[in-house]
Amino acid sequence: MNRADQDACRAWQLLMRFFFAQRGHLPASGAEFDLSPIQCHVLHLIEPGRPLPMSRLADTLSCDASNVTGLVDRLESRGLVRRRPSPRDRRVKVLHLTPTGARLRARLLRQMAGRSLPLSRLSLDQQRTLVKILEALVDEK
Amino acid sequence: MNRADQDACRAWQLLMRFFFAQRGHLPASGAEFDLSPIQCHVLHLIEPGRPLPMSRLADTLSCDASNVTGLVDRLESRGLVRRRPSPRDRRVKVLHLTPTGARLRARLLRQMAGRSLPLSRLSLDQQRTLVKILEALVDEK
DNA sequence: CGCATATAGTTGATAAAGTCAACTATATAT
DNA sequence: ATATATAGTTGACTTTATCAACTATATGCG
Repeated sequence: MNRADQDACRAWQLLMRFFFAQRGHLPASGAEFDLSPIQCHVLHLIEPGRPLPMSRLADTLSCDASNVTGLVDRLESRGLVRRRPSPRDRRVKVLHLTPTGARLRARLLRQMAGRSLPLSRLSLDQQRTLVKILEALVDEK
Repeated sequence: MNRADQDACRAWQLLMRFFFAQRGHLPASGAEFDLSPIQCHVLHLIEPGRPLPMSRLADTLSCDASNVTGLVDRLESRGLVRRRPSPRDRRVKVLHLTPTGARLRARLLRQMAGRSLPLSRLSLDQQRTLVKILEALVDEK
């Protein structure tokens, strides 16, 4: 394995580690609202005023559409999200936040940005660099 | 929310996005061996010749010990990992890779470093910077 | 037009991942 | 010696995830 491969490998392991480490901090934030890590993420992905088709969500989560049905079922039954048929294409249903959902999302974002997050260990410069690199990574072509 | 918080927030969202996007690429690597993303990660965490106590694993994964029991059960039943009682403390069981497990782990690492990984989109410099930043993040005190 | 094919989402079956409470066995501390 | 803490398992249960089959709507083409 050459040097570049080693870096890629290491980066991947660190990302996984970070992801799982982060879950340890959720009790202090997400679990306060009784949200699982994935539910937090879904809520994060639905921006207020920017309804999201379910198929897009399945795409972003890299999972089966039927899984999204279940995720949305639970969020909807808790009054955080609503399905609405798209006027353009009657097959698709778009998700939008309820007022409660939007409020909860805002609180969640505030908490995640707060000191409980190890991201705060980084300097401002590092945070900005990280954002730039990640943007390159997740850039959907 | 101030500027620093926004960066932290954005970084967090991007990390989550990246994590899920990455799972979309696993069929090309992990699933070939019929391993779930978490199983891949566990295998990644057990380095050959460096047995890992189960409690350490639960710690790293930020999950309940009983969950680790199940994870290890499945890996052990596939002959990739074995439990061995620690001679020092008879309560703890340490995990070590079987030869098969070690071989599979090596193949896995090779694949993950390969071109299927969007990490290869980054320049060498960016990859190294990413690694440094992530190391600061997951640095366990 | 009408037919074929593709896409969006749901349902049902099933497995894996995850939590919690209760339990066993071993360590440690006073 | 007794109390307390830690490591791991078990059982009950929920959530996450996949797959196959199905419904409904779009789209492409002769």
